[in-house]
Amino acid sequence: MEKAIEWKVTAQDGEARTGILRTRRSEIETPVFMPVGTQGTVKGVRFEWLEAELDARIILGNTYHLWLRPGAEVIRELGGLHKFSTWNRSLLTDSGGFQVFSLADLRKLTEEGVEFRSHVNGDKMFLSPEVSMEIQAALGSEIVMVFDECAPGAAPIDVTRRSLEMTARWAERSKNRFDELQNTGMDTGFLEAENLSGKQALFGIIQGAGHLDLRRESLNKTVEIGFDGYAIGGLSVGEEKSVMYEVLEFLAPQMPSDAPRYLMGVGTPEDLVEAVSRGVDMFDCVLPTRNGRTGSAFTSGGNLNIRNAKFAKDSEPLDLECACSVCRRYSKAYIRHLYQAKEMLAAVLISHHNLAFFLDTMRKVRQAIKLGDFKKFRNEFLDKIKVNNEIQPPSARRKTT
RNA sequence: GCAUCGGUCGCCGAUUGGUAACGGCUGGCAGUCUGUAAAACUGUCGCGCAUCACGCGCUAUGAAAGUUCAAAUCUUUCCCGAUGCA
Repeated sequence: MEKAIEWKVTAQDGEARTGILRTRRSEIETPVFMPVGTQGTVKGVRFEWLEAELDARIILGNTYHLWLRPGAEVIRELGGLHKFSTWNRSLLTDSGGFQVFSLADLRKLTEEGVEFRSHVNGDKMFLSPEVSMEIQAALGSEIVMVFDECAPGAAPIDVTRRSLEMTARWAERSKNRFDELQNTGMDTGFLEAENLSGKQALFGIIQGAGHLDLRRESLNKTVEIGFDGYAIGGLSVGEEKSVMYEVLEFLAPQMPSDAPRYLMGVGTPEDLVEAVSRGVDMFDCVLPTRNGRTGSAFTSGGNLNIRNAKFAKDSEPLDLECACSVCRRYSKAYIRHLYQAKEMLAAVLISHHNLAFFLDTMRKVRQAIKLGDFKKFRNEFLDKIKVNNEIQPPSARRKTT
C-alpha cells in the first residue's frame, strides 16, 4: 500500500541524524523546526515571508482552536485549511490534546473524551479521539496527531500511568476513526503525489512524564498500534530541564529509527540542539513568535530583551551574525522605539527574526550532521549562547548597570 | 494694580494642627514565557541601604519666615496659575 509520507535518513552522526520527509505537499529536510500557527496563522508573520525568505516547509495548526473558531464546518466548506488560508505547503495539526492540559480549569475529563467550556464564549464542547480525527480530516493537514492526554510534567507515577494508559486507548480509537475517514474521502487535503497515497499521515504520541519505565511502556503500546511517525509528548510542561534531557536520552534511541521522531512543543535553541543530539527529528514551539511579540529576541549570543534601556541608542541589528531581512535593515534602537511606542511592527520584526534564527539554526544543525561535525557545532553553539544567558547573582547585576 | 480661589509623585486626587510615601491614571525600569485562553503576565518606581525573606534610615505637600511640644494644615511676605474687576 502506498504510504502517506516517505521518510529517509540521509546522514547520521552519533544519535543525531538528517533526513528527508516527503509529504503529499512538500519535501522537508530534518531535523526541522515547525513554526506554530495555532489559529491558521503564524502570529505576525505573513505566509509570503514564511515561504520566500524563511523557507518554512511545514507549520502547525490547532484542532481545538480552529474548531471553536471559525469552526470545522466553515473550513470544510471552504475546501480545507490549505485553501482557506492559502498555505500550500505542509501542515501538521495538533489534536487538541495539549488543550486538555493547558485549559485544565475549563474541562472535564472522562474515558469517552473531554468536555470543554469554550474559552471564547463558555459554550459546552465535547472533544474525543473520534471528533478530533473528524476535525483534522476537515482541516486536511498532512500530519494528524492522535488525541492524547498530556499529564503535568511533575505528575506522580500513578497519575501518569492512568494518563498514559488512557492515551493508549485513545490512540487506538484515533487510528480506527482516522482510517475510516481516510477510506471515505473525508480528508479535504487529498492530493495525488508520486509514490505517495495522497492521504493524511497519523502520528502517535508517547507520554509518561519523567518516569522512564512508563515512557518505555507508552512507547511499546504506541508502536504496537503502529503509526507513520512517533511524537514525544508531555515534556516542557513544568518538569525540570534535566528530566527532559534524561527522558530524551533514554527514549529517542529506542523509538523506531525508520520513522520521524517529533518532540512536541520544544523548545529553546539550546533544547533543539540538545534534542537533535539525542536523536529527535522534528520540533515545534511557540517561543519564537510569542517571545517575539513580547519583546524578547533569540540570537547567536543568547537572548535579549529589546525593552532594555541599554538598547536605546544601539544602532546594531538584533544579531550581527543573522542574515535575515530584519537584521539586514533595522537597528535595535529602532525596534526598541517601535516596541516602546506600542507599534505592532515591533512584534512583527522580532517574530520574523526569531523564526529566521530558529530555522537557520536547524539548517546549520543539518549541515554539521552531514559533515560529521555535529559534536563540535553543538559545543560551540551552546557556549556562545551561554555568554548572555548566564544568570548573574543579583548583586553583580545591580552593580553593572 | 485690586479681589477671590488655588499650588501635595509625571498627571489627578486623599491627607485640613497629631507618624503625609495612601489611591487612581500615565509612563519608566526589569523579569517571565517551551504541542499559544498570551501584541500577555509579574515585580518595581521619592532618595539611600539591605534583599532568601521580613525590612532599616533619610527627605518631601510652590519658597521663605513665624506661631506651636507638634505645621501640608494656622499667620505673614514672596513666587506661580485660574477667574473677575479696573
